[in-house]
Amino acid sequence: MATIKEIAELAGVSRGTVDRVLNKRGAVNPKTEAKILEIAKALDYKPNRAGIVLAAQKKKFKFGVVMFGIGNPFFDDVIAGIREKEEDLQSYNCTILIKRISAFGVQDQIDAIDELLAEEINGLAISPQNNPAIAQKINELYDMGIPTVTFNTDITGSKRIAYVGSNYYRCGQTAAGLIHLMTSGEVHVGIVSGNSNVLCHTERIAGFRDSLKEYTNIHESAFFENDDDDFVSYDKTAQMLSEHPEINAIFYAASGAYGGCKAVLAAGRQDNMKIVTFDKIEKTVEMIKNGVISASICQNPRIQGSLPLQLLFECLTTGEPPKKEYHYMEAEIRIKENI
Amino acid sequence: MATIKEIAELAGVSRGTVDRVLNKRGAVNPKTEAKILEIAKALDYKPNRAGIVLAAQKKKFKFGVVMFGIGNPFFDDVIAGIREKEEDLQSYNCTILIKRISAFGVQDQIDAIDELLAEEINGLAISPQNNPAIAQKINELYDMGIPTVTFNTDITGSKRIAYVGSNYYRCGQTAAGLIHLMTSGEVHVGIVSGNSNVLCHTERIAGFRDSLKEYTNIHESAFFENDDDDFVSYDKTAQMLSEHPEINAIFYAASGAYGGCKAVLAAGRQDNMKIVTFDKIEKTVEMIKNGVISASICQNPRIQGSLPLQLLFECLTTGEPPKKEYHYMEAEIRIKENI
DNA sequence: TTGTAAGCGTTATCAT
DNA sequence: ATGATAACGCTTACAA
Repeated sequence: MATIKEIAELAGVSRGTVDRVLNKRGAVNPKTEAKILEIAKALDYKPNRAGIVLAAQKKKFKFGVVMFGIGNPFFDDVIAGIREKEEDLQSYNCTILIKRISAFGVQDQIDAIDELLAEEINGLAISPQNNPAIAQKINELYDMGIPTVTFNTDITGSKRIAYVGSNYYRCGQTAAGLIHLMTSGEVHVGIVSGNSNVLCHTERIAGFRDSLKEYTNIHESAFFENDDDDFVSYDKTAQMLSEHPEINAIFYAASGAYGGCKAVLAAGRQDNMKIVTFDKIEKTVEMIKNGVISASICQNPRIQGSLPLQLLFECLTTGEPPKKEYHYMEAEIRIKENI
Repeated sequence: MATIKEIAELAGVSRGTVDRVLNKRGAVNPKTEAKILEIAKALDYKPNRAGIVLAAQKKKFKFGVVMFGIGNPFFDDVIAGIREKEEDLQSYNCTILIKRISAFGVQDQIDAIDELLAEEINGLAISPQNNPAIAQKINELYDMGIPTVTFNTDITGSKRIAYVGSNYYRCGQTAAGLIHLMTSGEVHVGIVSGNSNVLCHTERIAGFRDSLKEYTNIHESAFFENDDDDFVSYDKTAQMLSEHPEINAIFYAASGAYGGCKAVLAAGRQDNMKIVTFDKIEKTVEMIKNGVISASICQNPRIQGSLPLQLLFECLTTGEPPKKEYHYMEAEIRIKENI
């Protein structure tokens, strides 16, 4: 494997000049530049990652993380992924600061970013509100040379360098496919969303509904929103079940599946009911193990926590943005036996 | 983050002495040793990975890979994972040599290992026959300081430092769970194996049968071996279907699912049949898309290719064996919508 | 038993 | 426009 030193010797110049050419810093005589590029190509030069990283860590990178979802156990697993990567990046002299905010307000997120900025972060990982003010903030950071990676949910119209998270539409389709496979004859499904303003819920439902078109025996009987709350979910599920005795499948596109399951059990409808949910939280595992929930579609929360930091690290050390913009998690189907 | 240099300064000794203590090379005065260890602990010293790797790559590591399965498309994806990691490790001055052998003979594997040894490899990744002669060979390498990682199938009684691959038993259980979810009433299932001597087939079937005990409505109607051959699989599936009109589910624990599906189609039995298979090969994808196969359980072939090399690299650079011995792939359930 | 110094490949500063 | 040199953190051969 060729090194800068070797190229320099072959070209009869110094390492500095080769570096200038290869990394486009400073001006170089066009003739020597051409010569160097030619040699580099001939030797199939690829920068040595260990060397780059070692040289880069004089800078002691500091990364900021902004996420909502205090009280949402899904995000605890995301945090676990962040901690894991934090441990890893420690040995490269990196530090990580986490701002976890409870409120869903846009201003709270902007304040959190500003606090991180005051700490002089070099990169940002954020699970953003899809809001123009936040997009603008991300663009400001970008212009300051601070890259941003979004995770879990994306934001439109910003210069974030990558997104790490679910393909919600495809997950919705997968849920429809599962209900198709698990049923026969006429199927009447109830769809439960959290909130119509939350993009990931609406995307899941869009995918679900689009896939249902292929399965003409499956009909949508009812739809409601539960505000991601188990108690609301219980009440509204109970109401739905009594109003719709024909329902034999439920699709929970948001949180609150546990409350819903309790209502199904209370109504004694569990034996003729196929329930599909999302994510692997404690209560969901319980309901899968006892057979009330048939399957849950998971989205790898740990990687959603760790990969954004890895991408930021690579971007800052190499100076290159990630090759892939969208890093989608697999739609992982979990049932009792592989949960 | 503390460095060896800092510790040396604080302890009033040279970097060499600190290195000797921290990496247990050479003798050191017990008093200074204690002092150094104390300081290292107080500063929570963790070696800098970039530094280690950079220093290690004077050695230009060479890794050997031995695998069977020429003509088995599953292993093409494993190769893809190997190539991916090869590209990655190139920038650390590593080389990779692949020996892919068609025969299943033990001697062929030993010959392949010897050829790699002649090339002076520093580490071995192998998908081994579970045979004492090969275990002994692996132990010989171990004693020469050459670590081995097994992948796809494991071997008993050897000093291989890690295994990367499926938990076949659990995958079999998952298949049983799927058939349970996709059916109702009385279920009569046919089980198809490849060869009774292949551990991964028998393990899958053991997991499947054990899980069936929980589902008393599911009964095993028939069992046969197809030698992993699509034509044998076609004929024997056809025979099974005609002898067992009650069969409404088939579990293919080995290759040959495509031939079997063709027989199901030829018999016109596809509408009342749930078929579960393994792996994602082209023919399987075709049969999932047209609805003949309901689900296939996949085992992440790319990671089975890349992770063993990564583990060898880390082991050789740090001098430490992997923290985890068993690296199990998830049992990934694939259906039409998430294939 | 301990210290010194060179080297891994890259980057950055300073001098020419 | 180009070269020389030090630095990142670790390993190792050699010297004391």
